Amino acid sequence: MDQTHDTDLRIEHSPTTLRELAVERLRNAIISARFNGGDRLVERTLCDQLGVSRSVVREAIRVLEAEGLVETMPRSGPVVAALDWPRARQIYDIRRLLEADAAAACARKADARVHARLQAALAALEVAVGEGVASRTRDTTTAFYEVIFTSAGHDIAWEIVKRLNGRISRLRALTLASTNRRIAGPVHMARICEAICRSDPRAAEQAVRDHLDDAAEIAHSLLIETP
Amino acid sequence: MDQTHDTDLRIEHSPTTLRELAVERLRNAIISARFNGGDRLVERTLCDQLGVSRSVVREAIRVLEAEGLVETMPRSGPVVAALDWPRARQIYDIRRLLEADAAAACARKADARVHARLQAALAALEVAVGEGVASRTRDTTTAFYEVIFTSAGHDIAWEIVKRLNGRISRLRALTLASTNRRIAGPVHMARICEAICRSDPRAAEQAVRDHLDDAAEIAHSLLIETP
DNA sequence: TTTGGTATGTTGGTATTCCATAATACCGAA
DNA sequence: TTCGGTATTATGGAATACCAACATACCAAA
Repeated sequence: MDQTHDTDLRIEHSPTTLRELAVERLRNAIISARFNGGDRLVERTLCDQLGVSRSVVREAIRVLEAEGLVETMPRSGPVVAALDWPRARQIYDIRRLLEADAAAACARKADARVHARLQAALAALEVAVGEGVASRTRDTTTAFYEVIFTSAGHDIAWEIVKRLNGRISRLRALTLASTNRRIAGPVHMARICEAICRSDPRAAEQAVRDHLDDAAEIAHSLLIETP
Repeated sequence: MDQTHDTDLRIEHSPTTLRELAVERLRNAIISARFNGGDRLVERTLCDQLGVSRSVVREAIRVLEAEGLVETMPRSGPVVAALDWPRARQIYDIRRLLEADAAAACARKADARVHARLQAALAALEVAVGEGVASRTRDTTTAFYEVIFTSAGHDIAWEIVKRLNGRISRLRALTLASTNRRIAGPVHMARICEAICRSDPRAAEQAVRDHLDDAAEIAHSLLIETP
């Protein structure tokens, strides 16, 4: 409410180019496991399903390709990227580095306003977990982390983490659904939130690491039997 | 030469689609500062310059957009992304995390073969620096890091770092050209290489951090006067 | 100088067409 | 029956032409 004076009355330019919509739809379809790893993405079929032209579909596929959700083999067209444990493991390792760093930075520089936002995000998350709707849980979890990253000034790291999350989101859907996770998840988040509000970077870092170790272990047990 | 048996006899599918060529050309044009930050990228003009159709150009732009090299405002078209110090700083911070981790992992698990490859890469880098050709220096530096990341099994982190490097490559061109850098760079690399060959993860980590602190400082001095 | 309107350029998006190739089906001869 | 070759189809890669919406610059009038 301070330096946003000019943007306040700015007309909300519908950020919805058709292509972005298509990207979003496709991304959700992959994340929600409606498409499975290895599935082919036939352009002309997607045109019908999405009701858009082929150029839009193709550009959307390029975007998803760059996000790592889709892989295109030279002559055989795009397929949904498969996820094995070695890759998932790497993703969790990278998240651990970036998120721990962001949480520490956040704990160091957050003020009361940030604390409030964080607690609000945590409350929303707990409600969503209570409801038991996977997509809501995912979104509120994302929102919680978004507060941490952006308030720490780690915009670019947040972009990266968002992208990585897309790639392991099918796992997340499963891990978030697992019963012990539904309890452990919010507890970990609460620890993170509390450490940040206490301005204790080391504790925040450690809480993030514990949380991710936990998530990675569940993912591991899920992936090790179904390669 | 161990688990690559099946890929060895695989036919090398020429990966040269027109679009990939276009992406490469445009990326190089941006990296080599032939296009400057804020420059508009008019589709039809690029069609003429590249000698390809609009669909190719547009898909190429989507890829570069996802790489963070260009930004597209809804109705006003793509522009070359500008780089300011806050962003560059974030990029260096992330690289510090990922590269230090990779170097440590590499030092932990590298065998004699990796050591040899690393030393070869270092030698090539020293030659390139001696020649003083910016692009050669860039490529050999990249090759050096590639050995570290891939031998550590950090493929995904390497993808991320490559992308980040694209975004700060214009700076790199300048930092690599600066005279004290031409001496300090290889010295740092040699320290990294030596620590890895000594299987000393902590030292490798520290050498990487020193190297990046140095690079970041040069970038800082370059960016602080020309926002 | 400000206001209002106009002209032009550019993007977002669509439709249509052609070509090259991979995969598949098919078919005849040994 | 099996092998080797051929026809067909499905699909991606690419080019082109077209339109509507919007942005920008410019120009004219008050």
